[in-house]
Amino acid sequence: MGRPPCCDKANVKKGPWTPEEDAKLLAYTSTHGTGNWTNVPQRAGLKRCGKSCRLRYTNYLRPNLKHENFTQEEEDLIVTLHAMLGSRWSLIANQLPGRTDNDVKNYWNTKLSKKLRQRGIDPITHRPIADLMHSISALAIRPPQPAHSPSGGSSSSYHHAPAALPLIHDVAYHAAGILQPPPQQAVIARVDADAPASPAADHGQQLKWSDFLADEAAASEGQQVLGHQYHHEAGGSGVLACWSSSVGGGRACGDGGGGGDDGAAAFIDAILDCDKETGVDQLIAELLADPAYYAGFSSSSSEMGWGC
DNA sequence: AAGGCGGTCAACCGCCGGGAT
DNA sequence: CATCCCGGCGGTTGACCGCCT
Repeated sequence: MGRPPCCDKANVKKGPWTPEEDAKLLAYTSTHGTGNWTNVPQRAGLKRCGKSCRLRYTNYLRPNLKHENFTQEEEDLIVTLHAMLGSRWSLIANQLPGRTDNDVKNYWNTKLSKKLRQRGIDPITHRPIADLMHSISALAIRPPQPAHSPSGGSSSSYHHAPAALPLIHDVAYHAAGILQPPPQQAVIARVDADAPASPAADHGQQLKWSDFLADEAAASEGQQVLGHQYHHEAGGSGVLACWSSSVGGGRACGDGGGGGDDGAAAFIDAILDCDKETGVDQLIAELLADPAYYAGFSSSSSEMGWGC
């Protein structure tokens, strides 16, 4: 027995919203706020599903939304965050004031992913397509590797890519002279709710997204839990100092959202602050703009001692 | 001028997590 | 503890628009 529908679909209007409907919804939300969306259509006099009202409000009618084109800075930030977070559009949108997850998702799907492909980089893995093809062909002639899953399965939609194919972020951090090269590399590359978020995964001590959320309160008290974890794994570096100051310093989180969003925002803020303080954000921008990164990646990565 | 085509974006769908009961 | 229900999320769809032939 499935979940009952949230509204009577037979009596619910679908499709584009009319100005009259917008006006009704705005009038209602401005006086009553946005509490129970299920009741909003009825109370606002709309023949819409509550879900549709919520979507219309959050994506279009909500105050302080930006409707103009994305700036270069926003574009760079989306690419950087996507490289770290994958398609967690709501988290990415949280870092872009006035933008919705739908905005970011559409912009990525229609513009940014194509732009990356044109530059020869795979928009999913953020790795040069040439190297991916190389990896695929290598896999084709090798017996399958045993699954590397220390914690026994994960719902992650991301994959731990071969160490020889560093993410943009990896390259930038390494180029900044912050980190040691693999296999002991300690980079902030990609996080997931379940999957290990750091190379610490290979050493039995895993940093998880949920850990960050759980540790947030402790971190704000100056315990610098995350900093300790990273310090433990990487033996101290600029990154760690940055993590300690950003995370452990109890800085303000995001734009005032509540609950888990604070943890998410703090997590991303910490990464971005770290990037800024270390100049990695600039390096990422330069890498993205540099054709040599895409064309000659193999040689440059081998120069860095990562080998392929 | 008109039809085809691709790009854009608003909106929908289904799933999931978590709070309430 | 189990179930219900709501809000949120990401993937996908389809209408609309402008450009090209």
